[in-house]
Amino acid sequence: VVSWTSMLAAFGERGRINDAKAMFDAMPHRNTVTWNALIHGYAIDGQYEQSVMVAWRIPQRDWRTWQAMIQGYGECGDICGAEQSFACAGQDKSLTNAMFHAYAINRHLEKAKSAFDGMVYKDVVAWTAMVTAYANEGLTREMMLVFDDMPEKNIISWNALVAAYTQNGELDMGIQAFSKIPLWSVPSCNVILQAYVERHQLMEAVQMFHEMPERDVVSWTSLLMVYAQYKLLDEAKKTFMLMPWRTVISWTGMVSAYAHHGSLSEARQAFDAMPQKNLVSWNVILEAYAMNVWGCRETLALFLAMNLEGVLPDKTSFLAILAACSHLGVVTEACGYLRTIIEYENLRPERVHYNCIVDLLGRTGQLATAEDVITAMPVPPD
RNA sequence: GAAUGUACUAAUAUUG
Repeated sequence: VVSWTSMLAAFGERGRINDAKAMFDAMPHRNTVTWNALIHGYAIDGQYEQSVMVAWRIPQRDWRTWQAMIQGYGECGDICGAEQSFACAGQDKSLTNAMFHAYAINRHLEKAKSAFDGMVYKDVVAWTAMVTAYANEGLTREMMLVFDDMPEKNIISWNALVAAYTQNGELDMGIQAFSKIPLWSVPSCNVILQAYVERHQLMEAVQMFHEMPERDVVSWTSLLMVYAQYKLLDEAKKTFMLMPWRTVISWTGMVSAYAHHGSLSEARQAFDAMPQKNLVSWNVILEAYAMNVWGCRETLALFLAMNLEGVLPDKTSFLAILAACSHLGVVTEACGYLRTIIEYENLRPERVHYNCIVDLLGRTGQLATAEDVITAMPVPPD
């Protein structure tokens, strides 16, 4: 069991969830560690719904199981589910960080704050998460106070501080904090590199990339993306080929670069060559085909393929689908897809989706129906 | 004595 589980975990960590699942199915015996490795694999791949669903089928759950479930619910935006899991686990102290993080990523800052304050012992993980939580809300002032109050700081806390500044438009403060770091890790440099990428500062980004002591797959992907921004497709391609190894994110970035600045066929070729695909990869290719009228039927076909692969669509997928229908001028199909959204537990049509429908109706000359939709839709129009 | 976990950095869409 141990060796099988090790293999399974190794696949899961590398995002090869299908291989991990195959291992799981082939195993003669499984224990809780095996199950935990599987649900963690789903989480790595971003399949949090699946992770949680499988978790409920585990015969014997331990605190790592509950932690994964709280995280899974948190990532799905299901705070009630997270709280429920937390309660089922008896509100174990080792789970307060997970619960706190679930609040934080769902922007329930008040609840996050009180969970944080309620912790009897706050470790460096909790402190760092609090820094990030404030930063994500743009509360730089509070973020600084928390950072100063931290009893002990490690490299990740420092990186969080630098990222907090750069992501709030304070590059100078970020660089200042960066220079105070005693010993840089690769992610420390990646934060600065990415800050340049987001600011469209090609020269600085490239320089940072070459000057940093070491580079990892994140650094390489950032470099790829800055070339893509500048429509330097050859440079992007070269970067992609020079990368020592690639993740599903690097691949998706390359597909996206082809889709935006190259050709649809190159994008498709790269997509088909991907060793693994996740939800974002599928969304990229759906959108790529939806950009032009002649690709829209392929968007719908790919959506079917995606379902057959067992990848659950999200609201972005459906936006691509409805945009495709809109370009094609097919009202009936669009309404069908709108109904499909409702069939998914975790999704409901949003204003952007209705906007597509209204756009479509308007374009096909059904103005009266369009007005009916606007008055009848469950979300207020803009 | 071996396998699973929480905080920082990289990929997708919505003023048509």
